[in-house]
Amino acid sequence: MAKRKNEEISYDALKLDNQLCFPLYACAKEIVRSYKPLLDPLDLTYTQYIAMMVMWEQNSLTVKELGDRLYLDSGTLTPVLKKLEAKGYITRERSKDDERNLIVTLTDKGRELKKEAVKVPYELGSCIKLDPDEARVLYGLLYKVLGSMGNISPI
Amino acid sequence: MAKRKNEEISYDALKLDNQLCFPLYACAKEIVRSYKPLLDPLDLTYTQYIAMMVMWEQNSLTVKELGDRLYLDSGTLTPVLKKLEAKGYITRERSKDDERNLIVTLTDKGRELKKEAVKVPYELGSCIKLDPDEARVLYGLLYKVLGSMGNISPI
DNA sequence: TAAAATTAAATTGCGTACAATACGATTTGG
DNA sequence: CCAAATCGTATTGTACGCAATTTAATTTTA
Repeated sequence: MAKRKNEEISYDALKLDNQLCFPLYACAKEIVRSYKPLLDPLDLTYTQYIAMMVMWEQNSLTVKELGDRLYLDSGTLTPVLKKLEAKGYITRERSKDDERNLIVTLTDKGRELKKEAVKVPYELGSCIKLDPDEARVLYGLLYKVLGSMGNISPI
Repeated sequence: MAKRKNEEISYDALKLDNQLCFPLYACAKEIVRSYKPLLDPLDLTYTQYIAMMVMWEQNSLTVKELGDRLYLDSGTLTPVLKKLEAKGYITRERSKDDERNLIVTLTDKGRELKKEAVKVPYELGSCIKLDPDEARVLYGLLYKVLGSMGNISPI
């Protein structure tokens, strides 16, 4: 409660330890980093992995839909998807209905990969030292932040 | 409680919505993105900004120490610090004690920048729709995850 | 104390991220 | 029905982030 110099007080918000954003940023990097040894055997990067996760759920969708799901734009996804296509996990073809849409579809080889990948979440789970309750709270707060940001398009 | 096909059960962990890592990854990106309009007037990127935050606190330290603080290695920091040096906010010089160490030091111009930057945390605060309690809980959980990962050197 | 091991930065190369731009396809307003 | 606006994707340019390698300096060890 002791009042400190005005100078000090106004600058406290600029301390790294008082920022919520920094641990978020650092945490995300550490997580992606800890995925690497688990994904290397599958020859997937983290971005390719989350793209494949959506493909395993959806089987087929447009680049736009995939981008909305992953919070990524075409500038990021185009090279990622071209690599996944080169590996034979997906196909890329224009929609016949609307040629602006590029439809990404899972191949049989891509579906096969799912059997290898199913180990990954369990292996990573042991890297994060949170009990189930804490994980649930963290999950909820992250989605609350995500929901309140970005998509600011009411109408 | 109803038991589903074995196939379905074993693959649930591969769904994006069941992952803790994904909202963390997406959230960090969205936060960095929302910093951009606030940092553009200062001509700083997010990485340059968090580096300057450490400089404002420490005034002078080695690249190694800065990297430990920010969870970044020299491959990332070297070009960032060269840009900050080019802008005149810091100096870079080898330590006389141990020439392997590069010492980064805040300049007067760098110290001046702090006065402009102090607005940033407050402006961003209004972008994140969490009440103080939620923010505290999130902060605590993120640091718990950060602490449990990486630095695995108990010896 | 000289060789070996370790350390700190810098460099290189690859893979994202994202803003800005370009462009063809489609929709819409007059 | 056609020009203008919009839309979806690709491309370009800038900036990370990190593994791997290199270089120079210091410490350890035989």
